[in-house]
Amino acid sequence: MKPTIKDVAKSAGVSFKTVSRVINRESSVGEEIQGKVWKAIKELNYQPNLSARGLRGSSSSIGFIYDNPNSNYVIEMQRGILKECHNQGYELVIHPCDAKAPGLISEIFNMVDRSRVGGLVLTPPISEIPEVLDALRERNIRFVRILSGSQAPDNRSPCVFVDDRTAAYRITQYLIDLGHRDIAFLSGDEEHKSSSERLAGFKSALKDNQIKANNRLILKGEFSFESGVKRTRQLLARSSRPTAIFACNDEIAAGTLFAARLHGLDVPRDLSIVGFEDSPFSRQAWPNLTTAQQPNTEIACTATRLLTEQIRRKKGEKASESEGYYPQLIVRDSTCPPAAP
Amino acid sequence: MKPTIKDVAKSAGVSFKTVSRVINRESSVGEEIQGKVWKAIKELNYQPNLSARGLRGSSSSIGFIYDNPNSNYVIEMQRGILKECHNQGYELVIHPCDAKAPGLISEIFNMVDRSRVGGLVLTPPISEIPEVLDALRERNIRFVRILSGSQAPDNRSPCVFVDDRTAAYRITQYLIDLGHRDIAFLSGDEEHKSSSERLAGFKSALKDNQIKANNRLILKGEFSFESGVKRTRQLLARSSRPTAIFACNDEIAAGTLFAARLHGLDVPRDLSIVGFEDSPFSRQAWPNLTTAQQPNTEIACTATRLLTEQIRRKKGEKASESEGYYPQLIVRDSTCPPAAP
DNA sequence: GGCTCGAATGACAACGTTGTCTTTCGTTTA
DNA sequence: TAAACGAAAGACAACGTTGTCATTCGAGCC
Repeated sequence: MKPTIKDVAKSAGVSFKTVSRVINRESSVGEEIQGKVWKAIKELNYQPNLSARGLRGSSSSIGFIYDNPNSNYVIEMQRGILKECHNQGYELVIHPCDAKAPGLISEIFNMVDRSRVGGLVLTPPISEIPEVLDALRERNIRFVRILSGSQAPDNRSPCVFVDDRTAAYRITQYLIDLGHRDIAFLSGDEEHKSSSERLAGFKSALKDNQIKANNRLILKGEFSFESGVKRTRQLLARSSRPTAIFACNDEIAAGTLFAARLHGLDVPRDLSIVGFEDSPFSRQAWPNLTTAQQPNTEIACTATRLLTEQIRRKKGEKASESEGYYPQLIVRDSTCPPAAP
Repeated sequence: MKPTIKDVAKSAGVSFKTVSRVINRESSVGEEIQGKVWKAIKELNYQPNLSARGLRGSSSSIGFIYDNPNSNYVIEMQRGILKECHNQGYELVIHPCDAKAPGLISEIFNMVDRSRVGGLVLTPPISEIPEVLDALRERNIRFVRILSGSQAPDNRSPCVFVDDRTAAYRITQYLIDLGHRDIAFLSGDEEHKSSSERLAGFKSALKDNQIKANNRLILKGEFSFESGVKRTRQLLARSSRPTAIFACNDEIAAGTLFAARLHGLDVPRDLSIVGFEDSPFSRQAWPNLTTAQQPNTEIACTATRLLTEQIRRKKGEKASESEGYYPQLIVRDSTCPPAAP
């Protein structure tokens, strides 16, 4: 059978409590004994029983809650969380859910109770639902939010924010620099903050370049291929067409590209398209999509680190600071200067 | 604090062992008492402590090991496994890895030891590495394999097989029915069985239609976009071109589509393309890709059920039978009859 | 030299469950 | 009618760890 802490103790010639102390890096164990204990641990290939730990003491796992149709995003996040969990000695419990389900909060509570997680990593749109955050705070469940914004929305709990606004500003500036003036914006789901942040960056860039924002060129929609197709067809059916379209993410951009084809347009000659996300699609489409890239795996690592710091923090110690990330513009082949009128 | 089994016992007026029996559905508890216990459980919203369970008795979690760059595939699998885990009361431990890493086996052992999982769900290509399977059997670690094949490769352990061969046969037959005779085949990684199975189906269909297989039209490669681009460019640079290309999966097909564009070809008029997988790309590309679809989430559910049955099985009980799935042809817009010569 | 003190280590209970053994009690069997 | 039996329920140990308290021992102080 698997070696236990007592086997290690016997092998090292100390009491099993001392082994426990060594493993948990408590001070007040002599150097010499520490050496003997570590040696025995290595020899027996001992690994602490997580069930026993969890039974007696604090939780040793964290939860990852998400509701996102974008597989790539979820996998990248998951990889980052897992990596940091491994570093810090935590287990990961994943929980996909439906942000719009009426019982969401009790579902989350159930999951926390069942799996005894010590904290949660929340991604958009869950991380942006005030009711969820309030409920978690009320029940003293620790969490880190990953969300869209140019700064942390509050300092009640640490978060990782992604500055979509500045990235959208830069993308728009890039289009303007190419010579575009009639730029349409296809937004994503209204309740996603990334949608409004990207729109804000877009508008801000227009303003700074003295281009009057044209509300007819700003279309509401969802973060989906179908939405991209539908809105783009509406735009292209008009008598005066934009020369460029800023799609709020790559999936919408995929729809835009598709609709452009339906209308017989050549991208980018007749219409420039930009997306946001650097999804696999953007690298495999014809033409490759100009887009913005954010380091999702790294973001997830950071978020997990902030969470574990928070879990381990003793009363009185000061909280970790929120951290920010800035998506990078990736120029590919779906953009070029507008055709001469 | 959270209610324990003893709180439930007190509330129901029985011993805590009886509650344990009710929860674990052991026979030999009177109807009336069962009712009282369930009522108390509901009232207190009691949930068994998994750590305590894991400590005393059998493991209550399973592991999911994968090495697959295809996010969509992984997420669909994960969803299915998670769903069935939830049904059966198991926790899920996920473990991405590198199938070609030299220390793979000890990495898996470590993971099993650390997380005390009761069994593993293996997906290709891990499920097709004999050394891994042998090592697991030797250490008495239970597992289910999900793999490509027209039947279970052995009955030493249950598996879920996906009949890629028949699906590939049908796809090829469909192309032949459209009138194609010069069909190229772009294979995926050699060590993936799905690659050889699909090739076998392709060849078999050609043979049944008295079309001589042309080895120059069968190109080795990998399951990647880049591979698709490269091989297709090679094909299209030749003096006599195929009229259709069977890409071993959608990612290769994406590359094929891209390369066709580079050569100024119109798909499907100048070149028909089929993929395999029904990935999001195939639904978002222009034109939409004809492809084959397999119910990944359902497959994962079945695999997980087979695994939990195996874990719970007492000695002497007979093993669960392997189950098979058959991908469906999805006809979209990337295929049509070849142009008249 | 005896006393206190603190650091190092050990003994033991506790965590919440399940497995094993025991007890109880009503029913069947000789 | 008594013995045997089986079903239903309980008592208690055990799982492997950590927290709490106790013990040991040498150093420093009066």
